[in-house]
Amino acid sequence: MRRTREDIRQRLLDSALVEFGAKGFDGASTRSIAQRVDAHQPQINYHFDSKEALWAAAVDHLFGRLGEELADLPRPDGTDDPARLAATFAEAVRRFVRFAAAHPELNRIMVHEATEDSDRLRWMVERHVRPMYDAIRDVWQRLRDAGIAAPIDPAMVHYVIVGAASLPFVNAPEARLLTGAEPTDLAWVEAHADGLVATLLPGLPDPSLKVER
Amino acid sequence: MRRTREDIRQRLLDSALVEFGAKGFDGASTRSIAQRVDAHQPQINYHFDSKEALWAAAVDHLFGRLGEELADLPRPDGTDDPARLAATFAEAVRRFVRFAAAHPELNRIMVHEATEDSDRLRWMVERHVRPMYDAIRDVWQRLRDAGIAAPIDPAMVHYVIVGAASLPFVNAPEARLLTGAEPTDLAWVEAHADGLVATLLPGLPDPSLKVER
DNA sequence: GTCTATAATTAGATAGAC
DNA sequence: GTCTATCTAATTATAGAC
Repeated sequence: MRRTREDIRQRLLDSALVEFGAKGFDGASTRSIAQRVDAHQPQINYHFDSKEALWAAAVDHLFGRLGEELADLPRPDGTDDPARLAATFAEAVRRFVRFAAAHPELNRIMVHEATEDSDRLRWMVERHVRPMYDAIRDVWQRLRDAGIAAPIDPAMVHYVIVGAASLPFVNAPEARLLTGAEPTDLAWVEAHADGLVATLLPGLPDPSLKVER
Repeated sequence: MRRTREDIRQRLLDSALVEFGAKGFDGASTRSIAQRVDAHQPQINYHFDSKEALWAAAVDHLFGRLGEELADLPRPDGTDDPARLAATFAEAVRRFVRFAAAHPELNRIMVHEATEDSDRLRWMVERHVRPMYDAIRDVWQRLRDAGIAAPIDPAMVHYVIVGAASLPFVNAPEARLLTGAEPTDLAWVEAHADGLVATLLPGLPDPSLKVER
């Protein structure tokens, strides 16, 4: 297998996500990140400028993947009827749950960074999180007005959704010990998504309705 | 102000919680922990045996405080009627939300440790988390049977509650940037608790009913 | 581009004076 | 018990041969 420039960069990015997710920025070492893909530590400074630049590139990479997962959902606009808006929102929640299960690094890194104010946090919030936060808040307000959504303030619901959706996967090693089950199993993930959607949207007209792709 | 033996131990424990919560076990430095309370780094090895022992003592300390907050709630037993059980459960959730707001270190440390299997994680799960997990699962099953609880599997509801309840406080620095509000303000905390209880227990007979103390 | 060697810094732990 | 000094190990980053 050839190790082209892009190949090694991709491998380093994926390795960085795992290490930064598991240990945080300070706890992760560039040696471990390199070793995990059979590279040497100085290659990180060669392919990326610094540990910080590697972190930023890895975060961009991962939020990019999340964006791809949600890209083909219809954009909510003012003309949607509430039932259709709710179905689209439900589908977005399901996809977010699946993404959180497949890529726990995203929310692990979020939590690691969000516990202390820093330049990295501000960069990540403005670049990646705020667009999601704003979109969720606005749609939720309309679903509340339509009587479909649970009684949670639109300013807070982002944290309820993200927290409830991702914690079993963020804390997957703990969940394995605690439940004896494998939280990333397909059936477990879908059950979690179903429960979350039904709880968040008790007024969903037809829970089985799936949006068109 | 005197600095007795117990005094300095308490200060070091509190400082350790903040640092371990913010940076994780690897990222936190014993020097910073000591400096935060105007002590010197070797005092940690004097008053505690090691960084690891300090961590364990700090975790015990914090879970002990959570236990105190919940201690006077009536133990659920098989004879409780569902409405009373639900009222007690709702009160426990409210107190957990308040505790998470006042002591975000608890859930920060949980998340830092739970993202990777380790001796520290196993110790913490068996000693502190499993009793809570078991209690929540059993009560939730009964509330589901009574038609009071939202449609979430009893094996998963622990993560829904903990994740949704604590993330705004775990990620408080992010929430401040994102919402412009202070998530630890009393009104914000109570609104979050109210929304969570109403969402988790849509069949609660009387949401305003408070349990006796 | 890769790899060895190493510089510069910082970590946790310990010894010993007081 | 506290504090200075220091040990060993591990960190990120860089220099230079290939």
